[in-house]
Amino acid sequence: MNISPPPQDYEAAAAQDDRIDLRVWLRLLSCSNLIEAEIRRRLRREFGVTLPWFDALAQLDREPGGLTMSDLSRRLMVTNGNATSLIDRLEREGHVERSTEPTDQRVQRVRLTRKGRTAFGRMHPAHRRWISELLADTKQADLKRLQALLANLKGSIAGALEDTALKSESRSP
Amino acid sequence: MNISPPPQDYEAAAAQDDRIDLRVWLRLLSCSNLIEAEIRRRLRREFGVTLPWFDALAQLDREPGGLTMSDLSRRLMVTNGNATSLIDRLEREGHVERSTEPTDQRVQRVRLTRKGRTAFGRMHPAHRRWISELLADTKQADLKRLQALLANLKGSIAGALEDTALKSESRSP
DNA sequence: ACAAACTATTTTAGACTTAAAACATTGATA
DNA sequence: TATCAATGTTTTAAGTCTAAAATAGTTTGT
Repeated sequence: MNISPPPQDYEAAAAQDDRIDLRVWLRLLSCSNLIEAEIRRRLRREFGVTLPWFDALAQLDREPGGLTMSDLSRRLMVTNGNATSLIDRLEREGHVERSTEPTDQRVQRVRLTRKGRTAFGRMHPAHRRWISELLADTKQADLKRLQALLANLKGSIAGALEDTALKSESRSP
Repeated sequence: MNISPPPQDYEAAAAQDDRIDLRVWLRLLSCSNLIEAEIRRRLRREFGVTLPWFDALAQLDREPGGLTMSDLSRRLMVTNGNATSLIDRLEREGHVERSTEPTDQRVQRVRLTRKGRTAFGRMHPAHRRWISELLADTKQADLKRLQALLANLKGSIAGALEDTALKSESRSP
């Protein structure tokens, strides 16, 4: 029947022969995938929406003034083109509306409609509850440590990415 | 020109009002997405392959005897249908080959061809190097802590998933 | 003022992905 | 042994995603 993605490993075989950084990366990926798949499943089952829809609604919900397409795609960490088609669908469903910025005709401002805000309002508490459930077996102290470590990790990665970006930029000055 | 996904946040605005479990989840997701996007970019640029191709080759490379389609999709954490189309493409390129298991005609065993093994052999060291680069700014001690904490986290999540699976199963005994 | 460079968004082509249904084979059981 | 549930894989439909090219509006240097 093949309803859902297999709840399995991915890193197992890497175990012994690999370096610690690789192992950290694979575990990170596993955790992330496990949670994401379950949230996706529940959003569909309980609310009939996809994960990208929920993500977009969530970003827009906390910006009552709306967001430009570029801002939105940056926050969702997807390409502009992807954001365009996603917002197209959400607009068709009446969850969001687009308006051209008067000061700069290039930019499109996207806002939640009343319908979109209401829909998200129903999903939001459930989503929080699900995350809490999934992380419930992890000790508070461990969560605190993870919170701090992941913040640093994120900063380090961002730094490394900037470095490589600068390096490849300086090839043609 | 819009070459790559925007290297940005996703969690920023969640900051203060949310619970620690939500914040851990969002940071986890950010880290995972940042690394994944960069690896995807480099695989395309340096080797002209997609990330799913690399992942599939990697899983097959460490199983000289091959894997069944189900095993493969479990390891890649994707649906069976997804694995089918992925392997179709890899087979068309000559990187893998399928063979029907004699003992059970339903199962398809997938193996790397020589070409596939060679291709992966070129990518593997580069991939390791990239991961090391991206995590280079994080202290070894922190990586060790993350390794342990993420192992626990993964176990906890898996446990929580099993619980909900069992619960929904027991509705119809 | 005008061309060139730049920015914001959309379009396009193709690959990836999920969920559900369909198909095929196996194994158990009446 | 004929049926039927279970298992492994593929197919299908719709949506998601990326990278690159195209479009359209804005700014800058002269």
